Amino acid sequence: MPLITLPDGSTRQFNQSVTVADVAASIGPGLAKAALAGRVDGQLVDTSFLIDDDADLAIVTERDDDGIEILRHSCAHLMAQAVQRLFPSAQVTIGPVIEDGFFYDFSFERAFTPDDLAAIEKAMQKIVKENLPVERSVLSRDEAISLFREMGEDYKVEIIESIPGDEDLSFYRQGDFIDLCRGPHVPDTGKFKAFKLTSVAGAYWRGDSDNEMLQRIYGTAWGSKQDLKLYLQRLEEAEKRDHRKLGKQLGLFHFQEEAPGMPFWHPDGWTIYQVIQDYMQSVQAANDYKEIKTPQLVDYSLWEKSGHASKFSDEMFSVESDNRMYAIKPMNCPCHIQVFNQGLKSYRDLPLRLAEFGSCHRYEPSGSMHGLMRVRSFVQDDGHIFCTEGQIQSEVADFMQLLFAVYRDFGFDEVILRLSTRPEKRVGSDDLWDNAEQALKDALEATGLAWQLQPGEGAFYGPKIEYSLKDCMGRVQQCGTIQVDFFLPERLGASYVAEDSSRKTPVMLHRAILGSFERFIGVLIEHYAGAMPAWLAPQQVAVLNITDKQGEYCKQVEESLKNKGFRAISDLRNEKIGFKIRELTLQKVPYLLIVGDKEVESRTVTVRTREGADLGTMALQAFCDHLQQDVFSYGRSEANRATQ
RNA sequence: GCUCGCUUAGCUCAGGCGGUAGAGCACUUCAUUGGUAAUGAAGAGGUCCCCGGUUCAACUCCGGGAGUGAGCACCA
Repeated sequence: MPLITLPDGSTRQFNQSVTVADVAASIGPGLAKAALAGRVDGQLVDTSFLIDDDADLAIVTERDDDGIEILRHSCAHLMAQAVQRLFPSAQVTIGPVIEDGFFYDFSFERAFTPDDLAAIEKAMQKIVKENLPVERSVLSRDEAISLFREMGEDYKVEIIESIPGDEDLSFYRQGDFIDLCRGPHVPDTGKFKAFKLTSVAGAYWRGDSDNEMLQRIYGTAWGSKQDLKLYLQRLEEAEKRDHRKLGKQLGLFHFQEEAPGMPFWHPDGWTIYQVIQDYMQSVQAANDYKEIKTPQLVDYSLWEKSGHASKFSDEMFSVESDNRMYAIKPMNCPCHIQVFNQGLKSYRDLPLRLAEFGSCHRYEPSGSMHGLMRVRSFVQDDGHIFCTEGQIQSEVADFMQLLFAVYRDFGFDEVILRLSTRPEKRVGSDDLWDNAEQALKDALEATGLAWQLQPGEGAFYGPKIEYSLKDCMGRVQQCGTIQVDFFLPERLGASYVAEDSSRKTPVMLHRAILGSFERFIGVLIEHYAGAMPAWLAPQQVAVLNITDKQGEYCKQVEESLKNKGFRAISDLRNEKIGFKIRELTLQKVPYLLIVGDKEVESRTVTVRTREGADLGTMALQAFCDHLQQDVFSYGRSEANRATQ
């Protein structure tokens, strides 16, 4: 005699055990039709789930985030069924839900083509029309293994065999298709209203590049056609923000075949780059970092000593000259230790913070390169803090303060924080790791922000925190990092004289805020859709004349702006004012100063922003004050402007 | 590095049974001096990514390579 309590607090009494579907039907036919699953005492279940006792129940529909997830998961099954109908020899493997969609990996003798995708989508629609019931069943491991072995599904057999214990396993059948799955799933294949297969790609079995490559089909599914449309529009919008596209349109940089993965910076792109570097230089100086510069080419023997040669030689560029082998430096830390090692250091010198805008080259695998986000030549805002073990905590905490302040200036209020802890293969005692990991954890906790733990993902020489931002496609881009290193200083012979006059090895903290300038600028371009805030904009002001008559005055205004330290250009071309406004707006120049006879006569300028706002006619000085204020506010969001 | 796709004018892209190609914008010239997102006209512009092969003939077909895109793997 279960008493069912619904989310609104109302209750329903039943004389016998009921399914989720029964309860939904008792509430109304509309809900019965919309029900995708149920949440019984917080647990997601199929609509066929039988409730014996009193319980809290929520009917899950497509309006529910969980409902959408279930829909997507079931859509992966729908696709697998369609694939096997069209290509009976294709074997199924796994098909999980991902952000905004799902994928399924198949083993098949050839790759799927875009035409196949269209055919599969059609077959999926047919199965939707067939409105097949989706039925859950439970099999023992042995039964399951023999069933899938009979079906020739070798991968499924391998998956089932790898599930530990001898627990029973749940299966879902819809018509001629059955799949191992935890569920829950939609009650029938008639529930799909809006889905689309988006792409095919290879993917390694079990994510291991030593394994064979499977065929992965990506799809997306939504509760309504409207939602699907909105999603596809969102993708289109994101494409417009792509830094590679904007970089070309705005003339910031280019790539060419002769230098794969190595950007050529153009004047406007380089302006942004330099403004950022100037900013970082002053920020770091204010935080007691000492800037240094170390060589590009360093004899291979140093990389052998540091241990990089044995681990990363495939990814290092090298140069032979005078019968010596040099590596083009892939990182700066060994060189920074060389600087530390010059002269005897005392504990009084610690912490010693060395910083370098270090130009590095790495032979990244060809398939991993991606615009400015992953390149083969880049500059890091690199820094190494030499300190004692006891100083780790405060150094990390200070660093994070600095990092957040910098990110706020660049307009990023949301940062993804991840702590990577000790991997299996590592150096150093467990005590050492305990302390270092604790110091990083404490620093993270002190921020009051959410952070993720990545157990075992730390470097072999120490744990690390990574600070990531999202690009326009939602891809997470790691920018900043701080890593504890117990290994390299000792390996390269760094030491200091302690209070008891013994020689000790310093701990080294590798740290970067922006990470690589290249990637950071890529993220910035996408974040601002190319419309850089005034402090970063390559050109802050353009002065436009209406006719040739005002040319001279425009030049004076331009000069005057430049003398005040602003980046200004004038556009005196023999074109209509509308044309020039359009062009410079598309070039995303923040301020346009329009000058006609009126302005020359009254010695003023008329100000238009790139957003199209008319700020009116004013004296040049008044405009300079406005611009100065804009520049001083950096890219801070409104909330952060007042407080800084 | 792996799978699949793509590569045609400065840019964005069409195109063709195998007979060496086209648009829009940009560029140059001329006219126009016009007050807030495109003034008009004319002109110039191509190793159809590279190297081989098939063919009377290859930008087009075949093989190899490079770059690039999506994804996978990698990321000190």
